[in-house]
Amino acid sequence: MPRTAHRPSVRSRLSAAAREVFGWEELRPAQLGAMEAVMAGEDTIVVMPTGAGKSAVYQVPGLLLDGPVLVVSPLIALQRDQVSALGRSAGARASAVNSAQRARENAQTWERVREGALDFLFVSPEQLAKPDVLAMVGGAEPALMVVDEAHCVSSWGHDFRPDYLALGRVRERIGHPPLLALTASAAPPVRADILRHLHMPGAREIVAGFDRPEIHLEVVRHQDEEAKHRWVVERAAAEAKPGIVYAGTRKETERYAEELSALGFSGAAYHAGMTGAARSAVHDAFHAGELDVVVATSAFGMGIDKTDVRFVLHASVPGSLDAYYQELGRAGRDGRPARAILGYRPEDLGVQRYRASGHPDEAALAAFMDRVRAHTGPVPATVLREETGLTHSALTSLVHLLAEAGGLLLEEAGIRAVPGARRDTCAREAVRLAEARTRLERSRVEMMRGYAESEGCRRRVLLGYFGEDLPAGECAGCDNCEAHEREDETRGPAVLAGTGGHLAQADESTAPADETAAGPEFPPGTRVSHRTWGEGEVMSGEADRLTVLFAEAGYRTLSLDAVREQSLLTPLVGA
DNA sequence: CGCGGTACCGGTATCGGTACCGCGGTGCAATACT
Repeated sequence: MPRTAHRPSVRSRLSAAAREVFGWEELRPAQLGAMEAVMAGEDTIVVMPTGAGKSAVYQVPGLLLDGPVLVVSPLIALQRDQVSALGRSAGARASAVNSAQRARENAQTWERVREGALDFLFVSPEQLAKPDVLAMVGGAEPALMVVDEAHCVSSWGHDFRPDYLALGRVRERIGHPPLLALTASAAPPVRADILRHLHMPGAREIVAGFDRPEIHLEVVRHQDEEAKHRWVVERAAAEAKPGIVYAGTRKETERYAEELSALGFSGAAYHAGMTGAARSAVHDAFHAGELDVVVATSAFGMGIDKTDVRFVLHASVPGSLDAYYQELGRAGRDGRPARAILGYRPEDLGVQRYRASGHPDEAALAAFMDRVRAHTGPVPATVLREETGLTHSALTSLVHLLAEAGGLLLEEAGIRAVPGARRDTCAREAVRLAEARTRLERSRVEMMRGYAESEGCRRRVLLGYFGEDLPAGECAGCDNCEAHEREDETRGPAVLAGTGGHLAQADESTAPADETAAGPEFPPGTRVSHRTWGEGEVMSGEADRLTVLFAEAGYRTLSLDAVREQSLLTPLVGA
């Protein structure tokens, strides 16, 4: 029984648990603030860069809360890491349930759940789609539900792992515990998407700074594919090791890995087409410091906990700055200098645009409704896949759109048409949803292009995308700022001679024009309204242009002259 | 959208150009086999 004579504050109880159980002497303000919100039962989304101690935000409260913490985790490997990390600290009892474990092991975990002998339970969203799992979790009356790597809701839920979109409903069915969403990279529209699908409107948002000053940013533009290919190999060979090369396709990862190996480096390819054993071998060797370079698709990433990665080199552009930031963030976690280098060909945006617009048309949606109706009961997705020949993600996307449009129901036994739903109305509504999504995704590709083609400070563009304003002259290192500095050195005033390290400060008056923020009337964060694009928020500005994120139209870049001359934007007050 | 691979063609070499087609990324869980 707790003694009530002296009741310490939540804050000091958190600090004590952090110290006594995990050995953490000090919690950062953002961590502590997030933990207090969690303890107060508030729905919270925490966006903190890699290495800032996100997991602690649920681990510490988990020890103090009255009931187990349910942690939804996207990868089994990640679950394993978290369980064993918690296992190393005495007072924390953690376990996972998944398909990689023996049935007996899972049964034992459920037994512990029933006995109330577990503080942390790790599962995938797919587990929570099963009624028996849901019942057992609900019976345990979790004190907190955590969605780790919450950007997966937005990036995977729509067309790859639809069970991510059901997590909001899951929460309601397990006794509506407070919800905590954690991620390292989520721009405002991604955060909005996460909050919408997790049914947590008005959640507390705790966003720590995105800047990773230890990572130098650089883009190298190429004309033709072959020249870019040679450059990638040479550059990867020349950089300090270890490093990661991200390629656009599986085939490319293997080519690059072979070529690097031929040059005498220890390199390995990594992609989802490899066997589990081969993937683990690469993963382990990289962590053990036995590999100079891993050449990977986007499959390589989450769960990589290697601190001394010195470079992340992209052989082709990712589809968004969210993805890019996520991937480059794997460099320099030890805080020592590292490099993020992007090999850019405008043509490479093609495949990303293709992926961004891979949404079905009205005829396809209507035909799909008919196909589902042709079955009397619920149809398993596998059957529909055979009948239509669609890929997994095309089918998932179709089903999800029609479900959201009110035409289909997702049941455990399969997919069923909503009785009485009008096929054409649903198809039209689904098209509207699909088009909105395509617009947003395409605008994200355009922002990626904006970063690659920017002549201003890259850090400013990157941080601006996430809604953070980097004051002029505070870039910790990017190719464009260095190029401007060099220009200034050659033509700059002689006064600068001898100022040594104070160059940046002395240089303020001659700073490149596009380093200064856009007109004072539209600082980042300003809510604005546009005649055709509706309401939006200013994300960042350069000297001559302004980037605005519109709720409906996605990211748009506007010429500041046009904005001023034609009064394109009206500031909204009180927002 | 852009690429790489393949088929085909012209007109006669085992090739060079062109046109067209298919493909491209993420993981869970459960099932069917050794």
